[in-house]
Amino acid sequence: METHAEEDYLKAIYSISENGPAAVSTKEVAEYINSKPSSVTDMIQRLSAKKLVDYKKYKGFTLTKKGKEKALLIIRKHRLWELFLVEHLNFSWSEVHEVAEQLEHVSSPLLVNRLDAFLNYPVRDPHGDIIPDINGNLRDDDTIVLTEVPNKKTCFVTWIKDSSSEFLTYLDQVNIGLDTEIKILESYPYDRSIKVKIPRKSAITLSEKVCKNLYVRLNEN
Amino acid sequence: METHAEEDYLKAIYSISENGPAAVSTKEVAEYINSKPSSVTDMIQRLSAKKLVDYKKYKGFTLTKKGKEKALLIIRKHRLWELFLVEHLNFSWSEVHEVAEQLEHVSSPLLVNRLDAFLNYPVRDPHGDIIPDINGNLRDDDTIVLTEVPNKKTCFVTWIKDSSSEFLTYLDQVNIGLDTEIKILESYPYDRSIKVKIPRKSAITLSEKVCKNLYVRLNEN
DNA sequence: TAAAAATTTTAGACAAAGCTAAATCTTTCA
DNA sequence: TGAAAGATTTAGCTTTGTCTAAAATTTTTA
Ligand SMILES: [Mn+2]
Ligand SMILES: [Mn+2]
Ligand SMILES: [Mn+2]
Ligand SMILES: [Mn+2]
Repeated sequence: METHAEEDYLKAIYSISENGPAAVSTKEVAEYINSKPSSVTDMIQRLSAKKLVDYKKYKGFTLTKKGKEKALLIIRKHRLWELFLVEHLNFSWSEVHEVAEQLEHVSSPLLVNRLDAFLNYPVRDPHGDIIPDINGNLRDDDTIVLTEVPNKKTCFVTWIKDSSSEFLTYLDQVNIGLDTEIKILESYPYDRSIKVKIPRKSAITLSEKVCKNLYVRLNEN
Repeated sequence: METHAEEDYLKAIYSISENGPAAVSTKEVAEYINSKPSSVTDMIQRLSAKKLVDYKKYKGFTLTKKGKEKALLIIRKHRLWELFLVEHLNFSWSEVHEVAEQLEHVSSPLLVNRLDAFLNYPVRDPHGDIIPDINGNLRDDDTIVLTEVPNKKTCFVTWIKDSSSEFLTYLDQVNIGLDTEIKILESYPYDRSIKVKIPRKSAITLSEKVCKNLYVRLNEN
């Protein structure tokens, strides 16, 4: 369990790290978080003791694997809440950040994952940022749910959301796996099922339930 | 702005006060909040300095008007979040409290009131507790929205939810105000409007929109 | 390459919130 | 009514997180 402040530091270090591969400096974090370098040093030493950052005096610091995971799960919460505020509570684009900055610290895995489900497992927040998944993985920029692929387009499976053995068995039966090429032949609005073609197989129909659990990358061109 | 801990103390004092009119004791709060009497004394002195409680050494304490208002607004948040979790995130009755205990500390009047609207201005939380309104007033136990009054029953207006001048003007035009007696004559499921009678006036029809903004107490007997 | 500038760390304070142990006040009851 | 018991407060300490000022280190630059 991390405190509110620790979580904000982890997030700050993560965000600053995205600018490049260099170690993060005390000064950068102080500016980012609106505090003083001496306060940052203090906190970094605590995070280092908890093995959340690698730190060498005067040499800057980086997140450990554990630290990065924690940062991504906080970012996940932040972005899910932002989307909730915009989609369901009529917040505007610009009003959400401040509130999400607080909501992200509410600690309850059940809550986060229920919220994710309620929002229908979104991939991007209202600012277009990718929402890390339940394991803290950043899904690819261009990964979308199969239901969003337009007719006649071809795409490749990048992520299988439902990892139950039932679903994986089903996918085996219809010859779909990671990286499988899928072409949308026709869609049936009535039950939101779609007819698709997989190379060297005959056409099959996928139910809405199946489509919602398949994430894909569109074939470029 | 109060801290997380201060808010929990205010809530605890409020809840304990509901048991009776006596001043609250250090020991009671310590037990309620799961801490020690010495910690409570410490906090009570801080709350006293902030004029949120009236305190005389060794004599117990009570919430000031300001303290009570703050307590009720936190309770409002707590109960609205509980209802949200149960109604929209499939939490059970028993899972909500712990999470609401955290969510209640998120500070954003906009958020609370949007959540209230999203939930359709509920009067009770999943545990049947009354949700204080936007001003921290506890609506009467027996106050219900006009749409819920059965046919042929008589009731009295106890709360006017929409306080816009447009609505108040409308109410003037149809001779409805606080405490007005309203008898339901007939309801039209088609558009959810109802025909009602106000003493010494001719019958009028109220639209669903109007009914949803009028809260009433049923005439007993 | 050595002094100046910039950055980082340490030292020392402070506020919030908790604790234990000791002191003080109130209540009970013999 | 005056101990004893019980409740409350104070004193002193701890942790988290912040700050300023001073010391230490690194980087820049002349
Ligand atoms: Mn935050
Ligand atoms: Mn965002
Ligand atoms: Mn709480
Ligand atoms: Mn409740």
